Amino acid sequence: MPRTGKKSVQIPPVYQPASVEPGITAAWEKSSFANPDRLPAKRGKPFSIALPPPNATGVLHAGHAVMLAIQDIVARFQRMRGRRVLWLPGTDHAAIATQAVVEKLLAKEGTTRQQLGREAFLAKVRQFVADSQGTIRKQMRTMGASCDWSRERYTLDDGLSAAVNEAFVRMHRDGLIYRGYRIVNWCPRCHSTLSDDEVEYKEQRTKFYYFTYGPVVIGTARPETKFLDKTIVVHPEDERYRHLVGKTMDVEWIEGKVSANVIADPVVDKDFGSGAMTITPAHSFEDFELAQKHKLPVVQIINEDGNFTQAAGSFAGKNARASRDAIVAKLQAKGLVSRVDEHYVHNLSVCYRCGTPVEPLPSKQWFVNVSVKCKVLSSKLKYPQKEASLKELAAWVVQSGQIEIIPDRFQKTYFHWMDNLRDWCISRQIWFGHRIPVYYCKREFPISNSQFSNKSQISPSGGSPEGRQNSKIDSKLNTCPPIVSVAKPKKCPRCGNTKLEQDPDTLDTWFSSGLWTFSTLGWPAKTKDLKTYHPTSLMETGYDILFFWVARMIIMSTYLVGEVPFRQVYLHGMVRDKNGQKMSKSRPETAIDPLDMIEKYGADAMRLSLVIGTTPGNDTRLWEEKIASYRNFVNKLWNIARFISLTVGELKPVTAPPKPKTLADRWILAELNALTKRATDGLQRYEFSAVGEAVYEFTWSKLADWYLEIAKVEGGKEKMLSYLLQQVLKLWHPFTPFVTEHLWERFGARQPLMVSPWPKAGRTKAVNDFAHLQSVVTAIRNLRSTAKVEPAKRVAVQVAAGKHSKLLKTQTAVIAALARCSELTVAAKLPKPSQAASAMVSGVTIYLPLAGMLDAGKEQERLRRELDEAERYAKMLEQKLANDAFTARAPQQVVAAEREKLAVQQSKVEKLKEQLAALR
RNA sequence: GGGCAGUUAGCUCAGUUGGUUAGAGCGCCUGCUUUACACGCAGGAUGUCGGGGGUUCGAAUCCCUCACUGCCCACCA
Repeated sequence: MPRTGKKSVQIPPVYQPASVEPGITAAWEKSSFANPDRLPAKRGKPFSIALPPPNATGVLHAGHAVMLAIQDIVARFQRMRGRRVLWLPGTDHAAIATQAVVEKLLAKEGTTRQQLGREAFLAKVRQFVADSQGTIRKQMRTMGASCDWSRERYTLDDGLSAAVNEAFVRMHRDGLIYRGYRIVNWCPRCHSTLSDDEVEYKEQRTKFYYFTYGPVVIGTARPETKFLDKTIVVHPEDERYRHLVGKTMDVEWIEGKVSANVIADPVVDKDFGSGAMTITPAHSFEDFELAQKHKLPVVQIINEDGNFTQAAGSFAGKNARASRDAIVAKLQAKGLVSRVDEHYVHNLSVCYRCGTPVEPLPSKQWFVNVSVKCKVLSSKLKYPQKEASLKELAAWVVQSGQIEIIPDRFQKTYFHWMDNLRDWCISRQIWFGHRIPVYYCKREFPISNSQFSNKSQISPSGGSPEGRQNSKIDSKLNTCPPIVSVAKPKKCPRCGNTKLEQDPDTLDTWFSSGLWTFSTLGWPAKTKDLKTYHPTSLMETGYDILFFWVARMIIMSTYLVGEVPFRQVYLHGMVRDKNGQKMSKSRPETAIDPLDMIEKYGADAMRLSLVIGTTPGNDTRLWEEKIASYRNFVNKLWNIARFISLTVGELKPVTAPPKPKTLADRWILAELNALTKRATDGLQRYEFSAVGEAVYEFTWSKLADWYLEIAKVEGGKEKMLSYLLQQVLKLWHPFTPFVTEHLWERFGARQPLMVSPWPKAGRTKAVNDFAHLQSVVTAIRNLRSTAKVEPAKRVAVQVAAGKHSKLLKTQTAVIAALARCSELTVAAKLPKPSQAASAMVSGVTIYLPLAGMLDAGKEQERLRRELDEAERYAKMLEQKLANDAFTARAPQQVVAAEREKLAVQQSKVEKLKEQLAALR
């Protein structure tokens, strides 16, 4: 194509993302189109996503990267489609995790939070968080995330804290939050309770002991909890023990004789072990329930430090787990060890944050009651009754299709979890977090009906008092009722006392995250944002926090706002290394640091590698070579633009598709239309991988490999090329925002690509002729390759065209150029087969007349292979068509297509036979 | 114990409601300065779609069954 007179454009031949991306980020920030209020078109339906807030102390890892990539694709796509997109970013204070990190830092400095004191410690955490938040913000921008920073929130900022208090007060008012003495999961290292979901199970091989306990044999993996066991439970229908039920007896035990009684309860499995067990009400969830049922005393023998209480007699003060062997030895000496199973495998429960074994112990804590009925706030939820429990309502909105979970198989796990949900322990004994908005008046009144221990409200981390002793005191005293209030009250409404102390505990971090979709929009105030953007359109997050977070948002939103928090949930999988291992800090050698990769290969390549080749809910593997291959693609796109720029000179936006002049033009426009439709439909259905692959295929294998090559031959395609580049940049923009935005600048458009309209698919007929052209070109190339023609030498090709001769005659120039033939003729008169290599494609026979250069033996071999293949295929088709059932039942088009194919193969077989004969 | 995935080319994975001779990327082999790109171009090789059974004219796709891998939930003393 002649380039004289055109303005030459300076574009480096290799795309260098690192030198381009920061400038683009800055330009986006400046234009602030990520803020829906600043969009050029004010109309358009809102579309909102609440960004799952990364931990304020975190650094960007591959999991964040995949989340940002997917959400940004959706946000950019919807924005280009004219929606008013709000993607609201923020960070999570991540109570336990953050406190643990800061405590570790303190340990390095040789101090502890207790030494610092609450306020000084919190100041330190705040400073640490402030530093980290800056890092996360910067890293998110590096990924290209087009979220609205003007609305950024933090779970611990004033507005959100007010929302948390409001939520607590309302739930307490409605009887959904209560304080109770229960067995809780206690982490002795974090010195706090954990919710059921914060406990993980680690398989562990351990010893399992069988002890003689009076008349029965009991089994346990934890002898240290058994000190005060004095109730034997058997099945009511168990003949072996029936005579013992109701009896009391003296039993020799760890610290001497204990008085044990025998009760019957159907929870006991007759066939398991000896069919009898003792119970430890204070340190097992099941035993506690049983104890409540039979009104048995609950005595704590392990305290919050994991040490024995006074109740453990001579072991008091010692670490419980560490004392196990000593206790067994003591029982051994008394001859009470009946058997030890050395290879027992059990699931050790550990803290999900620090891995420390969890101690179940009794404690007075705040809980969310998920089962009690409460008035349904809004008719919007279409709940068939006026009242519902939290879990019923949360299940309902998914059941009734008001929330769609993608992929839908996670619905099942959601329902299962929701159905089996127990009350949620929300108080934590850590300092960092939302302080529970409850105030205590310390004045005490003698009274006698207190049911539970009032232990350790004020200093739970101090030396643990003994529950029983405290509860004896409690039975004689009572305090004023706790005051639950959004703001700190001036005085006790009952006695007027002005000395009020706030509950020292903080709330589970998921309590505040559960409010995220609406607290960030201003709730409880009825703000414009809340009205416009809630319910949010999409929640995109990893399946690992379906329970932790997604379920809790549904609970909180349906109850507090009377709306679903989001219409759709898209769950992505975990990012693993090439070996399928979880990326972790303990294996830095295989972990991929997205920031390193962005620096090396660009954010666009990083994003593509996370999105293409993955499907929702399935884990995805990531390794450097994969990212590099997408870097190659981005560079290809860059060079397509470079070529077009050099060809066209000055790029201008093209509003309407140009009129096609040639076969190739018609073909590429038809392909573009099909692609546009595919991409638009696909992105609406969140088929990121399939869409990415389709656009990739079009860009590289169709546009670059065929159309641009033809453009070099045909010329005069300035409009076509500009148009194609423009549309391709638009289609790619959600996936690769940086390179596309950068290239878009060449068009001199008024608006950035980010807010330019998404392409519309026009209507065009499929262009079948082009496929024939392609196969002829490919066949010639193939012949040249297999006939071992020296490639530098241009050769003459004769195409003996049958029914496509007209088409081929008009395309000889194109075919000749693409196949690199100096001469190409369409003729009926053919050279002798012995002097030419030949091939048949789509009814066209191609001859490469190269008598002198052809390796006759090789050609014969090649023809024979081709003949074999054609015969095999023809035979298969014949059999298929001979089957009456097939011709009768299969759709007509399918049968016709098979017939056609058979005819083609048969003629191919004939011709190949002739050719082979001629060669001999 | 209950549930959910996965098993397709050497590797990582697609494969929409059953319908051309099962695809892509990477890797591999051969050849190439072809003035957009060697982060490239052209050509090539490689698969009993985990095993078995069934439904169907037709199965990677639907059903049953077995095996292995992974995850989630529960956890019995």
